[in-house]
Amino acid sequence: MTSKPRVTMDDIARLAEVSKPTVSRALNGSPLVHKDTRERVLAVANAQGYAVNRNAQKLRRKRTNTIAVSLDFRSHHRGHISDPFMFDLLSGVSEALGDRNQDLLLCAPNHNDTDAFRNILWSRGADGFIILGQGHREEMLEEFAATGAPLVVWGAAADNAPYCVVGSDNFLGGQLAGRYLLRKGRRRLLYVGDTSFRELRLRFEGLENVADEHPHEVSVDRIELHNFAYDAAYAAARRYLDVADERPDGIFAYNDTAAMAFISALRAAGTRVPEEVSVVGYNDIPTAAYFTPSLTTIRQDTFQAGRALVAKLARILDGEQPRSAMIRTELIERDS
Amino acid sequence: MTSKPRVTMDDIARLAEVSKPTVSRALNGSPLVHKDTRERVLAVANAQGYAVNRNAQKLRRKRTNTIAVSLDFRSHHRGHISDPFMFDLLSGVSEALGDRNQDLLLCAPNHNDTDAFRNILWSRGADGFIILGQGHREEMLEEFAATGAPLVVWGAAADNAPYCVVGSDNFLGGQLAGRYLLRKGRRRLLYVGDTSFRELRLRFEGLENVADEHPHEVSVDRIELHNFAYDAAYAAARRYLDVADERPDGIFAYNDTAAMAFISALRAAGTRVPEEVSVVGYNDIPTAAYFTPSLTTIRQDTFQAGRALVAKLARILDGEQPRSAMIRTELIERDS
DNA sequence: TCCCCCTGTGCAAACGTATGAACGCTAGGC
DNA sequence: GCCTAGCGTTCATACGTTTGCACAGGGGGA
Repeated sequence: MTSKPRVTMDDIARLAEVSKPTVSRALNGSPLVHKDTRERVLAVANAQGYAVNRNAQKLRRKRTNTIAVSLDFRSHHRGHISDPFMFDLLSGVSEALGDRNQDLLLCAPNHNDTDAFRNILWSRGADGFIILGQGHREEMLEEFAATGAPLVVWGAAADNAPYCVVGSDNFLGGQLAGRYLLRKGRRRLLYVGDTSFRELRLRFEGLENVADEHPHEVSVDRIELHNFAYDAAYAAARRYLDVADERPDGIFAYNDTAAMAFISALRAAGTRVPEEVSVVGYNDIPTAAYFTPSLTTIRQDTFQAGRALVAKLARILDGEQPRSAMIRTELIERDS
Repeated sequence: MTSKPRVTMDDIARLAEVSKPTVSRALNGSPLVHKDTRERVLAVANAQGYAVNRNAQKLRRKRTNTIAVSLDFRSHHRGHISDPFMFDLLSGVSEALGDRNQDLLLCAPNHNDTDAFRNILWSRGADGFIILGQGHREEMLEEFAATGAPLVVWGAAADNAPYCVVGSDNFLGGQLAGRYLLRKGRRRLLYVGDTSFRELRLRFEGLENVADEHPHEVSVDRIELHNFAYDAAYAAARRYLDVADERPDGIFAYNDTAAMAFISALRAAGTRVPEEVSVVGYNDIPTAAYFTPSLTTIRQDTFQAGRALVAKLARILDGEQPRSAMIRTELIERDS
């Protein structure tokens, strides 16, 4: 199907009896064109249903007004994201970009090498990158950032991270969880999560930090979990509970999904929650409040996160070097 | 920050000692260029890290190789999607587009009028549209389709829908749920959902259809629910249970989130599930299997759905008029 | 009167690619 | 030796904008 020729700037110019550049300036609100002229041009453009050709525009301007957002679907099984948090984040970013009239190019890179990313930039597919989730791509991201690519990452900032990071205060999150558990009288703590991600390791370290304040009373164990899916967390929980010689009485999970899975496993093993064990999750996903028991968790402000990511990237594109930032992080105390 | 000039086709041509058109054809795999020439060109291009300027390409071919995907974040509160299903769907579409080397432009239209959509097409931002969720935009979509816009919609097909629809067999889904409830000995059925969406109304009609086979034994009531959020469903459930003179013993909810909310409300009201009431959800979201009790639900194959949407749209762009299609729909029987 | 400045407009080139048409060359048939 | 055909390449142009520069006209100061 060959598409019909659309109305172009030439047509508008002819109908408004001005030249092409004047049309361009009028549409872009240049102060150079006379008020009357501008109005005439706009009237004609509206009447003709004119829409500027973005590709010609991007070609000429060398700017795309488009931000590429990378979401690693692959780290989740069979393309299913089991943790809704990432999508909340995407939603926030989408909204923030919309407010700035920026387009959102959604990328789910097949190969986790720099090439795919670099290509998008070099081929002028987008002006910059928002990377949702560092995953295990830290070294790749550093390499990418080293090429001078404008990018912002959702995750946890390394001390010397060569790129701008926005994330929740994971260490504080861990502390909040730890203090809550201690307040509930819990002494044998367990962290459930993947400490190979910096972002998640910090949550563990926050928990550990609180426990260290009571060196002889409080112990901290941990389970490594390398899969975000509910199933995996449930299976790991069953395995752990079967083997553990001394069961934990306070659990801090790196996300709500894992927390809920653990609670289910505990109950299946005959343990009462929250009577015998307290559990804290992370993210405050929508279902957390309605799980039985309702889930105590650490909330990150997704909306603010999206705005922050977009704002930082905008500043980078303006040539600044904004500092990494932390998002408000708070404990939501519920029944678990 | 003015961006540095990148290596262009001219450079490659000069270095490979051929003309620009030959470079173009070599890169695009045209059979016109000699094997040796092609190899030389490719070698040079690789060595220089050349990446074609997509905007020039799109301008010249009048094709963008980009599909716009519309996701209505607005119909959910504060930008939070509470039902993970839509995002699973997005993930499926993303993957399918990736396989075809198509770019994905994510749109969250502010105004639900045709203009925003039309503008994307006319300004050559994308070749076609995938609309995830009809919502209440049916008349708008019809209007949009009437302009000849290439679009595919996830939802439910109207008899005379002027556009191609891919969706689950909602009527069958309702029937499956109904038969399950009857098999469990339930007789006072309740549908929980928003029947103002065609897609969701069909689920109700499927349930009703099964009930009608036993006119004097089985009753069907329904609650209108106009909000996808868990909170809203929970509140509606409490309200209903307070007022109802005769409580239902079989519930079919239009999505898993609402089903879980209803179960929570039932329990809070002292009703045992599944002993006294059976509940069926829809979508089989990841947490459904691990809810307590694990949720009986209707599963739609998200992966297949994504592929189908993309494939249909591709055919439309080739000038064909593919028929609407139904996705495999099955009952997943669990404890609830 | 001349000169300069200011406002608003037009001219022409550039952005980087794709493609129809023309062309040069070699091989083969008569 | 001429014509035709086919292969591989180049020429020239088009895609639809934006923008540096030149320029027309009018007003004001010297």
